[in-house]
Amino acid sequence: MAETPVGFSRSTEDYLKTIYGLESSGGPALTSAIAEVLEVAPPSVSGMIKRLSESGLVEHAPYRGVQLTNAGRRAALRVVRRHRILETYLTSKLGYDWDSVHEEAERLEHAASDDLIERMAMALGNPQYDPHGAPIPTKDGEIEEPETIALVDVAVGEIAELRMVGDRDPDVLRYLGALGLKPGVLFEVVGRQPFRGPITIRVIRSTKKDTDQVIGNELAQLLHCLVTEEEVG
Amino acid sequence: MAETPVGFSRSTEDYLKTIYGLESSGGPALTSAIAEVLEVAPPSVSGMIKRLSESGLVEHAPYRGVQLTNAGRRAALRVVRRHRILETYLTSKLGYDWDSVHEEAERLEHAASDDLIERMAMALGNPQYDPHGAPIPTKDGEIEEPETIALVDVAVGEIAELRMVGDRDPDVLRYLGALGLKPGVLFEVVGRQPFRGPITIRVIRSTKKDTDQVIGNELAQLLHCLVTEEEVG
DNA sequence: GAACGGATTTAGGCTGGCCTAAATTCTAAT
DNA sequence: ATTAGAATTTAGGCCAGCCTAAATCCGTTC
Ligand SMILES: [Mn+2]
Ligand SMILES: [Mn+2]
Ligand SMILES: [Mn+2]
Ligand SMILES: [Mn+2]
Repeated sequence: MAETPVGFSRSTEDYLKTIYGLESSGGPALTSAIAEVLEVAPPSVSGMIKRLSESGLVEHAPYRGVQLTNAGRRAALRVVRRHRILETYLTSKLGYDWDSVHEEAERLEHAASDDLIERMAMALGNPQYDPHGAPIPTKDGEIEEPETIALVDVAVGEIAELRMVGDRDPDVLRYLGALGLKPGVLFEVVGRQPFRGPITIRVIRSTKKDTDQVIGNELAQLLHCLVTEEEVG
Repeated sequence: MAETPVGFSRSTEDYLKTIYGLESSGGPALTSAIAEVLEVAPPSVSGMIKRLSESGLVEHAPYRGVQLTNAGRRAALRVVRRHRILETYLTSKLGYDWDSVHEEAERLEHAASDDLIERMAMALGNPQYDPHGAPIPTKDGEIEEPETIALVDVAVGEIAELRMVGDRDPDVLRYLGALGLKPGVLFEVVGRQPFRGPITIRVIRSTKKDTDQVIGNELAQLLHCLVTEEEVG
């Protein structure tokens, strides 16, 4: 049988990926933040941090978080590439909905060989973005830094393109899907209620062209957009 | 993150699959046989057997081996189905050679959900055999018992069809592939040397039609054939 | 029926990865 | 400067799965 593992352990890979995600939203990754994402107790994180830093994958400043080393970042990006290629493949080739691929990819990312991932990427024509609009790192660890802002920060009157949404919550994704709000949709922000109220957008390019959508503040924080022009106003 | 496992642990599933395989070549599965297949030490097998029988997956007669319970057999067949569907999918849809799919499937079989497996099966048109000719169990655990015999046991003058070859050894598979010896090939046994000597076959239907192949005794034990007719002689 | 050899199990130990409870450290407010 | 509260780490424990060394059992042979 001889089940040769394909990289680090499932657990190690998920820690590295999580730390990468937290770092890319600025600053070092804190123990409690890692614990929350991975749904484990903080002391479990402290323990893993010790092992990771002994393996040279992170640097640990006690009481102030961890940072990936180059080796750690490389390993993390390999997992991210696997995850995103898998999500794209499952969606494009096996009819998965965009709200159900994440869970499957979360497991397969630790079992699929590089060879399999590259075959899938090839079969897909080397896609640059996953079904949620997230950039796919290249084989040698290059990743596009998206210059998007949250819908909540787009001013009224501006025209923007929806570029990326978080892939974690299937319910959110199903809801957005029903509204036709997927990456690529172009819209104008036509209204915003005060006191963190909802935002109204008018869809310009999409399957649901020319409809207005009212989007709650919390949801609007999850929609990452690229502002393309400013309306004359 | 919340990596929900899809079945039993990787280790448990490989034990169940191994026990299933040993049982189907007759009698109870012995500790040492399991240890050899899984490449672990015998005491590790004793330990796992204890856990498996506490979980009701096997019955253990101390010093004389284990047998799968119904629950154990069901679980084993689910893993076998996953494995064989995966091998078929990788071969048919992603251009894998038949000698490299086994290792990949050995890992993916523990990470792929039932949903994914059924989608792959669907995309393949619900195949009945994997690339090595092994029967694929149905979703509800039915499996065809192949009535094949080893080439080594086919008499000179008989016509037989190659039906199934072991999937474990990539080198053997590469060699057979180069000879054009894949499931479906029809041939006549035209000679056999004494003292466990090689067997000569004449290929009747295949890409390498009308060639003679000399096959060593050991290899001939791995080729499972269906005798179709007897030559007039 | 005793003894030998091989198979198996038991005993004891290790690592990874998780947990809770307790101790420590850092920060920020007084 | 103290100190309360939150975050973090340390201490100590548990389970799955592996290992080696030692004990035990079983079938066979004498
Ligand atoms: Mn995802
Ligand atoms: Mn994962
Ligand atoms: Mn196989
Ligand atoms: Mn396996």
